[in-house]
Amino acid sequence: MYDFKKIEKKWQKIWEDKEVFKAVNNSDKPHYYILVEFPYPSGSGLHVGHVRSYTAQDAKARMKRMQGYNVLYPMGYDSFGAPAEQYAIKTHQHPAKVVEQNVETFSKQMKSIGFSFDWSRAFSTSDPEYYKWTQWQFLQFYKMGMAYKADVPVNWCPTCKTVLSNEDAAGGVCERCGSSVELREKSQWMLKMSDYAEDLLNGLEDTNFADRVKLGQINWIGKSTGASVVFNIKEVDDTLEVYTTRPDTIFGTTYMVISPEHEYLEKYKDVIKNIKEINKYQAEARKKSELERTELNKEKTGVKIEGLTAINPITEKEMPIFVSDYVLSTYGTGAVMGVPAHDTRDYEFAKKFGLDIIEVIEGGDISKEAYTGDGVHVNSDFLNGLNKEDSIKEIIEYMEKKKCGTKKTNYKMRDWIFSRQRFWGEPIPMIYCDKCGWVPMNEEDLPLVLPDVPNYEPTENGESPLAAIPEFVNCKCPKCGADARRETDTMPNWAGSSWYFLRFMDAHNTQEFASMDAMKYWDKVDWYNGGMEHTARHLLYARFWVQMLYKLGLVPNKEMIWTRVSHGMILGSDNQKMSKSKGNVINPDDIINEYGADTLRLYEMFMGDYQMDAPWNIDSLKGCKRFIDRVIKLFDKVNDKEGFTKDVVVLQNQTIKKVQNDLSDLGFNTAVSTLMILANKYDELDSITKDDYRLLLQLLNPIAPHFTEEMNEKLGFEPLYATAWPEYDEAKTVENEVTIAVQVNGKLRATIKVDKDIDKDELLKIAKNEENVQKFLADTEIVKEIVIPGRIVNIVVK
RNA sequence: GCAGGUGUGGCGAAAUUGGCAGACGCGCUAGACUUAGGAUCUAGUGGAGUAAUCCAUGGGGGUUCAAGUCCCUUCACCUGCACCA
Repeated sequence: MYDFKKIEKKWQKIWEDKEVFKAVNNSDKPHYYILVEFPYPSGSGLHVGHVRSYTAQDAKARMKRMQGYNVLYPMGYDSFGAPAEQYAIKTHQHPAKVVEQNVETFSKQMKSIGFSFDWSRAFSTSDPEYYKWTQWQFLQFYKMGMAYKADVPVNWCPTCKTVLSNEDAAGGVCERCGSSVELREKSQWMLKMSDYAEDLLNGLEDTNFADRVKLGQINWIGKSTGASVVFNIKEVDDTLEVYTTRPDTIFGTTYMVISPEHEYLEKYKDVIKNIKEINKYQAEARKKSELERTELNKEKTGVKIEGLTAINPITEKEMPIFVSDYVLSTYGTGAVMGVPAHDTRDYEFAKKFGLDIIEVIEGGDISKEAYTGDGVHVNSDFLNGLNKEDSIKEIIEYMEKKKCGTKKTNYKMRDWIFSRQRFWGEPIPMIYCDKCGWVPMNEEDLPLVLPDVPNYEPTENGESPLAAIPEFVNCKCPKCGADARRETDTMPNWAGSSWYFLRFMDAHNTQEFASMDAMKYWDKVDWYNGGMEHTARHLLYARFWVQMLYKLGLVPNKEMIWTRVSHGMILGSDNQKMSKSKGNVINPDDIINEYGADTLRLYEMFMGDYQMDAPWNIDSLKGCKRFIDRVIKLFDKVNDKEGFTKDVVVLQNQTIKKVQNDLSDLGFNTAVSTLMILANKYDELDSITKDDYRLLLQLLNPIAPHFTEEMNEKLGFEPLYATAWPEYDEAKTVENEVTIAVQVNGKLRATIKVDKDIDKDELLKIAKNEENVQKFLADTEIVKEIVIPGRIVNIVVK
């Protein structure tokens, strides 16, 4: 009788004691770096979703090791962030304490599943030894001019009392608490990510990311090309600059719009006759949250600016200027030219305000809607007769000659707002001195650690909790020695996770964040697995971070991640996302207790396509347990013959090939079913040899490592972890006798067994002789005969 | 609205990339063994039909000797982004 709890503990101890999974820097073996996204150590413990991706990559890591690779498969914790802070506030503990407890739980859970992580490299992003380097890197970015402070309208969550990045406030809703987000002006640390838009785009060529991942990055960066066009203003000696992707439609411009935040409203408040009305509109727009602005996008609002008139630089025509919140202050120049005939939003606005609509491209019906397609230009002077592409080229050339416009590229991606008014994050190592302004901390004073204080609740005015701690705030200016104040904002959660994969390459380095030698040895993350939800922003932040380090000469490659893959979610048995409120959460501990870690691992690999969502099914899990029990029972069939059983050699070679390919390429479910087929075959035999049995154990070991080691030991072999992965012989993956389908007019009429090397004519002859085929050939005329050796015979008749 | 994805038995899913649709597993049905079974074993299991055979991969059309797979069109659902000029 086998006791899985005892056996699993036994092997986990052996692996740990013998440091079987330790990665060695500078080994002679070929290196392979497999990375899984490290978890946020929440209070609810490990999720079955973690188990899915960690098991999958674990299987790959285990196979790669047996294939002779020096595999780096590390684990750590992304431990800064609001949930730990909030939980700590609620339970009156220090967040560090909370993190420590949760990390312990997570580690224990992961060890009980038998993941082959190199635990010696583990760390948490909230360890001072780690965040020292996050801070150090920030200082380098500051010194190279990539970090700056700016007053920006930021997304403000009234509930969390904190500023959110555009990403965290997607859709105008706070990602954490779901509150509606407001806009507020705040002085924030920013990273000049927009400087790297083009590099981040081009860098994708140096990666092997899946297409859907690349596309996510491309969309996020949001490159567009067009023109910047300058309009004169009639009443004042000034110009209004707009950005447009359709300069070819300039003859159809009938009005201009600027955003409520546009500087001209302040600058020309004395010229604007209806400034009161406009100020009122501005105030309303500010009050509207992002959410309302988007939700109410059907109805356009705005005010005509009395006293300012724009002049079309091409036609010299005068036209009104409006202020409207459908124009964003943060994109382009915060001003647009209104071409209602050929832009949907302009069309709506023009209809509402009764503005002229001039068609300049043929092809649509502008009495009904704006026509945004391509076509022949009309009413456009020298552009008449040209299509979109040609007229864009033509008009830009013309504008450049007339000096009223120029070719321009824009990106949706904005600079990264890097400040959080939170306690539980890396303190930003900057000091404000009344004389010297912002001064970076001396590097030798790092880490700047979080103070050990009992209170760190957010302040009412939105300042960081650190601002209320004088011991932290007050300091001396590193430059002049005068009394100075520390920055009290902390870094966002994304900071620590933007470079953790570099630290894993050299986790104990006290002199550098990671040595160049170590990073050169590992070269890149070969294989990075994570959630679909992180393929856009986390990946982009990490790539940006690395590219800055590269510019500083601190990493060997501009892209440090080669392949990125993502996994599907595990849903509850009700096909809904698992959540406490729905009561459909599965705790991996319960499964391990009742069925064992091997069963849990096997089931999660077998449950479906790894890249797709899959619902939890307890019966299916039991089926996997049954399979393991059956493999254990096969032990009783082992005879004392040498070598492999002749009847199963082909199947064995096929199985090795299939499992090997599947584990390399996310085909975990089919790897398992292939192994089930082999086990079923063994079951049919009266007896099997030790080698037969051992092969099955070896192939199954990466997915279910505990019991396979145990059974292998019972056979008297050396441990599987110390054994080379079996090799298959391509020539032996095909049976001598193959089954061929015979069709008449594409319909199956017979199957025949023939020698695999049979020649075409012979094959056709045998096919035609089949009784049932004869029946369908009778009284017909053969039109065509298709013979594909090894596959199919199809006879077409009339 | 835009982008991406998915749609195959009662369920999770396979399908060598254009070549026998439903591998493997769950569930179900019948039987065996058992004091008992929610344990185990054996057989069956897409639908219709006694059968030969016919029908079947969201719907419709097409290409091809051959389509789940390629093309066109349409519907449904999921995930991002969302007034980005």
